[in-house]
Amino acid sequence: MPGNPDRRVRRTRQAIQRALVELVLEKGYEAVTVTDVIDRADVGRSTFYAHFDGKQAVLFANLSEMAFLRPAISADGPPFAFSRAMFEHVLEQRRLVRALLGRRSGRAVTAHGEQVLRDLVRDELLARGAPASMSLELTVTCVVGAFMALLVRWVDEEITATPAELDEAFHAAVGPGVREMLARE
Amino acid sequence: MPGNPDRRVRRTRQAIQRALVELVLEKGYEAVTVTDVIDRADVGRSTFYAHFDGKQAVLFANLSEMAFLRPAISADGPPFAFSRAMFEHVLEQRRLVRALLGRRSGRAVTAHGEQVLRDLVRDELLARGAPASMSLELTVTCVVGAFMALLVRWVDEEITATPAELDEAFHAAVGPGVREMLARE
DNA sequence: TCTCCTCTCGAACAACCTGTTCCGTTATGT
DNA sequence: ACATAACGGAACAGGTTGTTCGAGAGGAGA
Repeated sequence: MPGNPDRRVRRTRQAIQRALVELVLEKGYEAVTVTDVIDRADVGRSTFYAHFDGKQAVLFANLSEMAFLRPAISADGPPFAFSRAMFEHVLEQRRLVRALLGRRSGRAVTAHGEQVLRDLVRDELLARGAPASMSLELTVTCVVGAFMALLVRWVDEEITATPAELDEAFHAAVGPGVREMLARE
Repeated sequence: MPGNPDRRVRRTRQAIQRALVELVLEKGYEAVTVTDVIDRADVGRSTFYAHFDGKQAVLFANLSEMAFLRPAISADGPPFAFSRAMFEHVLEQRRLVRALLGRRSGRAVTAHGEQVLRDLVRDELLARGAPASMSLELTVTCVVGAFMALLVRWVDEEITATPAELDEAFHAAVGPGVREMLARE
């Protein structure tokens, strides 16, 4: 009996989550309806709502299982080393990331992504000796804002660049400012 | 006969646009429906669709009449001088900006705002001697991303700060990087 | 003023979506 | 085998969008 819940529950939940990802890839998050999902998953409507509150709940259940957006932080080495790996990873998963973060996505999704990134960046700056303060939070917001803006425009193909170029631009833009801030301590 | 179109047309369009702003202030852009708007504007449904394609069209008609988000650029003086004035202005118009750009807003609205800002920032960097290139576009994206991230979190009250503090954080984060880029030429 | 033309109203409509309820049927775990 | 829990499926109320139609009101110009 692997996994506590009933096998039917596991199957149903998996079918629904799988269907959502497929549909998001095809139409973009915003355009997918609950009806689409239950048709694709071949699941009763009542069954769907017995497991999830709605589209967004399914998405979040999926996101928490996607580990590649939680890289480890490091206090030594160059700052924000996560970015290069993340751009590379996004290149592989381009279709999915585009569907989730791109123009046709919803606000909640990018907000979730920004939240995760902010925690990451804040932890790294703290580990490098920055004092916890409002000013730090503002800096974190700027760094994450710059990163996400690059990422979103990239997956939307508004800009064409390699992961290396993106990474370089990102570090060139916010790196000096962050280094100055850290040096002021 | 001021203004070419029929007086009825002027009245109708104005009533609709006014109603949208009111409702956006009350409920946030996303939550406002066309039905809400025509009820508030006291206008027939068919009349509404005779003038606008939908909610978003009304919004854009409004946005193009809001001039305060088009400050002049300057090639001398400190870079990105627009930011301070803009933070100040947003403070006055906080409710409206929040409704338009905040958590409960739609993607299209912020995308529109980012577009305007990108043109502004790009022009300023070009005026300061940066060569037009893909690398410039990446930098512009970072700068605007950082600015918008601050703005959005601020109007959403996720961060508390004065316009001066926001402005300082913004310049501290992206200023050094931009100066280095300009110096490299 | 008077006429013509445009705009507006209001209701009704089809089509779609969400979330809930009900109950008979089926699959599981023990 | 059997009690329990999950599933299916249809139907439902309530809400949304965008379109259509004809009748009536309003403006602009002569």
